[in-house]
Amino acid sequence: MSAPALTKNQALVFDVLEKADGPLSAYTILDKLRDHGFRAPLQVYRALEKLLEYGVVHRLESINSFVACAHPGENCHSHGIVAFAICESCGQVMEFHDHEVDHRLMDWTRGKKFKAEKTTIEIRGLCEACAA
Amino acid sequence: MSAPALTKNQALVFDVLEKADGPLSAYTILDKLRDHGFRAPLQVYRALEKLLEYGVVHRLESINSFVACAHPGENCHSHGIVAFAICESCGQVMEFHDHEVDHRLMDWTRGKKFKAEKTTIEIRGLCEACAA
DNA sequence: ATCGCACACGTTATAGCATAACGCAATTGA
DNA sequence: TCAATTGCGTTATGCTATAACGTGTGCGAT
Repeated sequence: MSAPALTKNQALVFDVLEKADGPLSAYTILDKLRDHGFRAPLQVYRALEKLLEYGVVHRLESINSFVACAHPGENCHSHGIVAFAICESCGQVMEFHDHEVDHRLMDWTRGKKFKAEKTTIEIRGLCEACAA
Repeated sequence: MSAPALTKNQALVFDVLEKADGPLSAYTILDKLRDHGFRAPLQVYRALEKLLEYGVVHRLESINSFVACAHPGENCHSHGIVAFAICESCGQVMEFHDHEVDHRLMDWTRGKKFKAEKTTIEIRGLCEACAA
């Protein structure tokens, strides 16, 4: 599932996300790409779908937004569960991984015979700078 | 922040959620309450806002739905972070708490001086029955 | 008492997020 | 060559959530 060469649209969307300093909504991405010929939401969503699949972009469920993976080049899917801390003031997102958390959640799912497909961990709050 | 007496609308919304055997979207709740005089989404969202505040209802960010707390009577806010396992086939939701996970996440936020306000943990997949 | 305030409520309108369904073009591999 | 796959563009639609305005009710302070 490592990323193949990106198509034009996928590259444009990824580029916008990578250059942004925070998560963007699909419609914000659309607006930023109108000059490049984007006209409809589906063009964005279709590109995002692939980028998510390739593991180079993450979706932040709690704010309906998307962010480029913090580990360019690596395959993020191999790092275990991805967790995010999202500053509700400045919008900055920190991405991290904690294997102990992974283990605890996996222990729970094993105990319940629950087949986990996709796990979301998102901490919303204030980053150090904004909490001051 | 324990729950005061619920207003009429809040009680109606809570009742629908409690009797449901899975999470419901705000609009599904609205449809179930049309016979009781509900006409507009805001009536549902305003009630939900209070019920979330009182800790008797949870919001599932990854599926834009709401579910009654699994601990009737208790104040769920005092149990630490709430985690959910959501079956994508039958819709059933299991709610659980893991203090070790809480600790690990709190350690991380402390290290980053991040002031956590609200943490989401949602595992989507297949429950034992549906995975068979 | 009545004024001001807080709160719940009702309504209309609108904003924001996401996908269905159709058709076309390019690529690939049997 | 033909069928299957994939990406793309467009239109339309559906789902989720909130803004803005006004009404009524209860309640404490003056």
